[in-house]
Amino acid sequence: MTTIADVARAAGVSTATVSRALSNPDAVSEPRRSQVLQAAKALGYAPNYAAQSLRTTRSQRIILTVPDISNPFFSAVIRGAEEAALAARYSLLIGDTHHDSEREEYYAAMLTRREADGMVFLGHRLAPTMVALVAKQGAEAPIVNGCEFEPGLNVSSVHIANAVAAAEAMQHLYDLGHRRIGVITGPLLSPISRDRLSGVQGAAAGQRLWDEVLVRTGDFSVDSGEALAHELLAEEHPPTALFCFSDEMAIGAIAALRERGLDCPRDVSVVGFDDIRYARAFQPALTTISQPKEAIGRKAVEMLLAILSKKADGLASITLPHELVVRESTAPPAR
Amino acid sequence: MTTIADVARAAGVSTATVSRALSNPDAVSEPRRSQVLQAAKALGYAPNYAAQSLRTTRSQRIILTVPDISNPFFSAVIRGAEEAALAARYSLLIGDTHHDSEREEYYAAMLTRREADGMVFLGHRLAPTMVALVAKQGAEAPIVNGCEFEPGLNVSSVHIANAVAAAEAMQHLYDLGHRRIGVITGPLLSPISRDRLSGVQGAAAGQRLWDEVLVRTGDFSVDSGEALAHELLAEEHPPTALFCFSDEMAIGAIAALRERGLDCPRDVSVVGFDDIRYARAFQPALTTISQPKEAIGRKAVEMLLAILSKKADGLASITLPHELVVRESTAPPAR
DNA sequence: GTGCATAATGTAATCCATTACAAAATATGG
DNA sequence: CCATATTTTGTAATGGATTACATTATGCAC
Repeated sequence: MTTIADVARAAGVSTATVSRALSNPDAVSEPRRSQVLQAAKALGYAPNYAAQSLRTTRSQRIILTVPDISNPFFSAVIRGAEEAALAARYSLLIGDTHHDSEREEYYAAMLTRREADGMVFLGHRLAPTMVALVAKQGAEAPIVNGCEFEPGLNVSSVHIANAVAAAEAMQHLYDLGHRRIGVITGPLLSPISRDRLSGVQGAAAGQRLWDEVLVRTGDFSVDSGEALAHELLAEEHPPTALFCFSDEMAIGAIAALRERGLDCPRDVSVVGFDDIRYARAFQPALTTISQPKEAIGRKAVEMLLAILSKKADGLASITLPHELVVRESTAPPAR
Repeated sequence: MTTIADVARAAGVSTATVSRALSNPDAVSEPRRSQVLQAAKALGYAPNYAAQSLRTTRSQRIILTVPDISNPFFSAVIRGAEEAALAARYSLLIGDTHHDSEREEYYAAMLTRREADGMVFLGHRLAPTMVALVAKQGAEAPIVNGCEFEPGLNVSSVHIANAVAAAEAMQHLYDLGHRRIGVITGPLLSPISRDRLSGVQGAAAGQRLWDEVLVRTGDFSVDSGEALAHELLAEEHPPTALFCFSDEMAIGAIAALRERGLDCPRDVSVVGFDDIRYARAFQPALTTISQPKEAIGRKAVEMLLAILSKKADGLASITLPHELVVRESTAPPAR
């Protein structure tokens, strides 16, 4: 491996000059600079990352954990995050936690070892190591929460107004004439589901129809959407519309309808959440709440970078705009 | 930050003993070891990654580049890769290249800076830096190609038998009674598409029906599938079946059918490729070639680890099994 | 108890780039 | 041309762990 010393020797200057020519060109006179650059190129020199990182105590790396990387919702967020990281010359370490707290802790420990300068997590809880960090450093802790917002965690976050969005979805169904609505939530541990459920309650109560709402708790997966839709449709008075807290569950729910010989939207309307890549192409195209996925990722990283460069003041909780996208999976109730 | 010296002081031993107690426990007597471990825990010590990496010249990191992280096909491969990496105490740096060669080079340069020990790339070409590495180190170059297989690159690879798989898909359509078949490929720059096209040609020629095959070149995206399906269906003698080289294009093609008032599979059958997560739930459920996505990721990383530990001998090109999954999107031709 | 093999521990060099501080070179003003 | 300010360059300490080699302790045989 060629080192900075080799370059210095070849260019006939000191290692300090080489270092400066490379990372702080203004501090070096023109003739030297080109001497050095030429020698560096000739030798194929590239700075050793570990040495650089050791000396500067910065890793130029951000760790991003997601509960499930193969969910296109999360991968869109990742895209935005990578964008923002790259623009600031950081690179992104991605950790798939599989919703598993041990893995969450595993990735969090990377902060302690200084493998990364900060962390963006898409989830609803902090691993022990992160709790300790937050306790010690408060708002300076280099941790940002994406998608969810749990005030008790004491970290900055970026998300949409989940309650409002959910209320809008319900209102859309009420406007179409639906009265009895089945709601399939995500795990109620996560604020994302609780907030959306609050929105559902608000909208339903506003219509004096809360007792016509049937709630089931799913886990965001296609399978749970399918199973719980079956349950709801088997009720004595089945709902004429379903609101699912993820597009994946909506897809599962529509599959359940099909299995029961029902048509969406003719017999039952379905609203999803997230507006994943396939929502548009799905048959029927999904009516859903569109989240600004890339923007969430981008913003989360930008907030983290602000914390890292001491430009952030205090905790911030940013709400990005969502949008109800009406497509084919909703229609007025039959008859 | 607590360092190894702090722990040494607290435990009343030398730094060497601390290091050994932590990373090579057998080299230290029992009493010392627990002394050290206790001190380390009490001080909340965690080894500094950069220092460790600098000294050992190993980063314990693998970089994996994908052309599009939000494609669930690739994210499934990523999952498998992360699995295998984690099991070997490596972590995965993921780079989304957006099919862009500058980004490919950007990530490849990380190898030069020793930010990663090796690289798995899901793509069909090598960035200049990687070409240089392969030229210098030959089969020892820590680079593995996943999904594709381009012998000219001189790197090991893991993939399925693309030509065979494509031929099977065609044969399935012939067996159903189709004669005139539209094929929507991916970019022909990539061997993955060329191999599949060869398989198509083989199967068609075997039936003496090659002149009934209509080929269009897409780019694996939903949109290109949709646009090219429209083109094919507007032909004077439109095909009765379409074979798309990705599920995304198949989804696009089915959307095109719908737009033209045609039903899949009643009017036109469609076969996809990859068996992504949504292929099953899609309406109609896609007939497709299932690739062992996680296994490809896992195997690619394992091969890379073998190269890194000098256990690999020469280049290897591993073929994993695929499977034609027949679902609802294919049926005998109308009439 | 002595002598030798083996195990346990310590000392200090090392990995490579950055940067505080010192020294040298150049510019500026009179 | 001298004195001082400014720019450029160099020397050497530094970051934190690992490990070759040297040293000390322990075990075992006689």
